Amino acid sequence: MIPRERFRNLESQKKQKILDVAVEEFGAHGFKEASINRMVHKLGIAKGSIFQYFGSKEGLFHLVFDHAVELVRHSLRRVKQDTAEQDFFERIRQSLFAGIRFIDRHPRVFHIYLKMVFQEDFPLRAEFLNQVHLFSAEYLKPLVQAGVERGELRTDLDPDMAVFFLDAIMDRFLQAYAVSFLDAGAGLYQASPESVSQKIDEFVRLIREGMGAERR
Amino acid sequence: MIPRERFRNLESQKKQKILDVAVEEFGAHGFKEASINRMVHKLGIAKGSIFQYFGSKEGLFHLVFDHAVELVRHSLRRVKQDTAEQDFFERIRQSLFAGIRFIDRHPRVFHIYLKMVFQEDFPLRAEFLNQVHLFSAEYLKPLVQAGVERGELRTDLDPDMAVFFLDAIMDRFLQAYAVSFLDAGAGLYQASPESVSQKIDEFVRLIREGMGAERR
Amino acid sequence: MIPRERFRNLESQKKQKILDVAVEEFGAHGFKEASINRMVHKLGIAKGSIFQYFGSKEGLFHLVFDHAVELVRHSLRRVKQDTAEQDFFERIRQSLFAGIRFIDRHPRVFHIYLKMVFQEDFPLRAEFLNQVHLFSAEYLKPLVQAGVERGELRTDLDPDMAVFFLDAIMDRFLQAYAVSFLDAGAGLYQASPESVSQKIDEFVRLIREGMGAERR
Amino acid sequence: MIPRERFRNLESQKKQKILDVAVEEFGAHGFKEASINRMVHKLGIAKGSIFQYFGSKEGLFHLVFDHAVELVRHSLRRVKQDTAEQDFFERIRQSLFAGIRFIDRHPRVFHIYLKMVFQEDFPLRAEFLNQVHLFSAEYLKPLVQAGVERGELRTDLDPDMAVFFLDAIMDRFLQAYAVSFLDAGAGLYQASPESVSQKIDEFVRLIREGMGAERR
DNA sequence: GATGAATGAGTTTTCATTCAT
DNA sequence: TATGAATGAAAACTCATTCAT
Repeated sequence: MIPRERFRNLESQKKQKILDVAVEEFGAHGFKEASINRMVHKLGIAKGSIFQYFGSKEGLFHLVFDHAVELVRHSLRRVKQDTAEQDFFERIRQSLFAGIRFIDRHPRVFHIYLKMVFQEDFPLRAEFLNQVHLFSAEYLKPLVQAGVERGELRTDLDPDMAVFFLDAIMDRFLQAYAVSFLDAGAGLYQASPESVSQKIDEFVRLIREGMGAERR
Repeated sequence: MIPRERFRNLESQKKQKILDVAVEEFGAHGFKEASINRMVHKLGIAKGSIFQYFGSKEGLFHLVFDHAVELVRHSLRRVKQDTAEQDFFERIRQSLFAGIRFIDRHPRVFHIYLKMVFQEDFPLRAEFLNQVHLFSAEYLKPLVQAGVERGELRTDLDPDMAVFFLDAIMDRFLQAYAVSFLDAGAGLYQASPESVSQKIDEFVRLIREGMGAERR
Repeated sequence: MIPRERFRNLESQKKQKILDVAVEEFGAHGFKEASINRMVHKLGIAKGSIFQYFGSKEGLFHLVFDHAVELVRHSLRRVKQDTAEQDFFERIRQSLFAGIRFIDRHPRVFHIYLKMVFQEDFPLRAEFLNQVHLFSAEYLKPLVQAGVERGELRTDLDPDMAVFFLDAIMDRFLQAYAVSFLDAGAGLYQASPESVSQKIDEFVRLIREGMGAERR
Repeated sequence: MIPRERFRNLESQKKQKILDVAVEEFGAHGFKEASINRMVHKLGIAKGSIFQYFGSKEGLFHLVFDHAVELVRHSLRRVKQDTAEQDFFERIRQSLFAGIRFIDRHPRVFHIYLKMVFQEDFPLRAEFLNQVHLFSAEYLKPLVQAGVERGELRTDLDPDMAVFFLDAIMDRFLQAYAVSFLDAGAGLYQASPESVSQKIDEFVRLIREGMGAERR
């Protein structure tokens, strides 16, 4: 029983619907609390079918996981291409905007990301953390290196430290946005969508002042 | 009938063990997935006893929650007193150290904090988010204001923005530390305990350069 | 999701057995004390199945309730048709016989009726009492009115009082029969099945002497 | 451990309170649903004490049962004495009034009576039904016999049948009153307290016309 | 391929009863 | 004598998984 073999042969529309419902469910409830009962009820298909397609609940989560990774990879590739010619700070700015757009378009996917970071009992969590780790190495490090080479960043900057710092505050910025977005009205950290653009600019300014090469 | 009345009368050692096991369980699994079965098995007591002490699963969680709030409050009060005479950047540095110490001493408590931020179905979550929100207002804002008044911070700094920024990167720094600490060996973000002191110094330097008043 | 949808698709024999066991259990123990554990044990099926079929304990009781209401309705319709041409006292006599036959055929169903009248915590109890109330209005009142019109009953009789009186003693007669029948051997009120026919005749004679139009 | 030995030694006030709370609880919930937890909470005493006094839940119920039997016995003895000189129909009338007064004064006790008749799993139920049975023999039969001897009742009346009939409608009358009284507002059978006196008179009239010796 | 009936271990919670203090 | 901590069986209900049709 090769996993997902049966699923692959389904018609496209049905596959999409199953994926949507699964993302919604895992995003809303995490892995263990996600209910296959609810999903098949929403989908209007038999519970047995899910097990025909994916073998297990974990098999279904694999689908969601791969989909999410693909979305992130695509988004990063895109922003990397689009900003290839721009300076370091603009690239950071664009990366943050891309993150915001990603959350707006795929809030449930980002929600799964948050759940996976802080919950131990997710399947694939180890692999997932690895992938996230590579983000720093594969995405941010070249940015920093290019920034140093082009003279946009201070030369005495430890690149690894800078990567860690950038990763931390960028991730945290998106977390704050997502939480305030998902908990509509909670107003956590006042990160309301309206002021996002302004906040990003301020963020980038602080980064520039902290890391930038030119004197104030 | 009064919640925890029965619990209060237990002998100290037993109370401590119950608290420990509960912190461990809620920290590892969140609220809904935490299993009272597992807890009483670990404790070697009867299932009914938990309900004698706390009335419900939620009642047990209240104990954990109050304990955590008390720990945090105590830690903050302490660091505030100890650094009253020092300059802004040193106070930030000491705050980060206090956070690191807190995680080292109460890693499971910090874990519950992370879970509560990113999991919707916790009891007391609204109250909890409120408390966290007050951290910015009550703890960081006076720090920033004093920094501006003493001429340690740039005068053109928007205090609320600075508070948000500080809160974000400090919180994120601690998150990164906690995750790498709890997922021992995962080495996420290379935030290994050894290099923590060095990382904190670098962090503070960046903050100083971004926000500080004096010219480089 | 639709209640009882799953149940409806079962094979007839199984459905009947479940209904029988449920009537037995609710009749013997009332609603709250009825045990699904006992039922599934008697039935030799898994506990989960009951919840697949009915969603909840209350859902299972709905089945029993609807079944009982249907039986009563059927029985009343039948006796009304069969006695349309007869005089008032014969109609009362036939109604009592129909009641006795009902108890003989469905003693457990009648037992549930008794429980619902005297136990407050039944689901559907309000609706049920309404249905019972309608019995007086819809069944007995036309009988009395026809009796008065045909000159079989005293003209100075308050119809509502007469209905109340008839309802009370007929109901009580059946209660006494049912209790002595169910508590086989208890001999309560000496209402042994053998002498029932004689008792009914005596009952009707008393009613005739109390309410009848003709002089003794 | 002689049952109730310990209870007997308590101070009178405490004993009364325990009895009151127990009557209330068993009357409201029946035997199995009655909760010793709730009772001790209301009483403000330790749960263990109940078991010291009565040995078991059933032992506690014995107290309630004996109390109820005593109340009924007292009430009947009273009305028997008070009406010794009056005619049959007045004695029946007074008996019904006594029943109504009993329900008004001890609604919970009457409630336990109703529960015991229609619920199989009461302790002492067999003995209880026996006691109820004796009510017909010991209370009503002498009344009927005296009525026949005094020429107030028809001479062709079978005394046992008359006793059964009287017992049935008197009991049913009180049931209807109790149910409408307990289900305040349900209006079952329109037996509202206001019209009780009028209803009793009508009842007695019907009995007189059915059983009485004199011609209309 | 799809279905959905069946399963049984899991969940939280209640409660009468016991017994050491 | 009174206490109340401890117990464990029982309750209703959920759900991933299996499998015959």
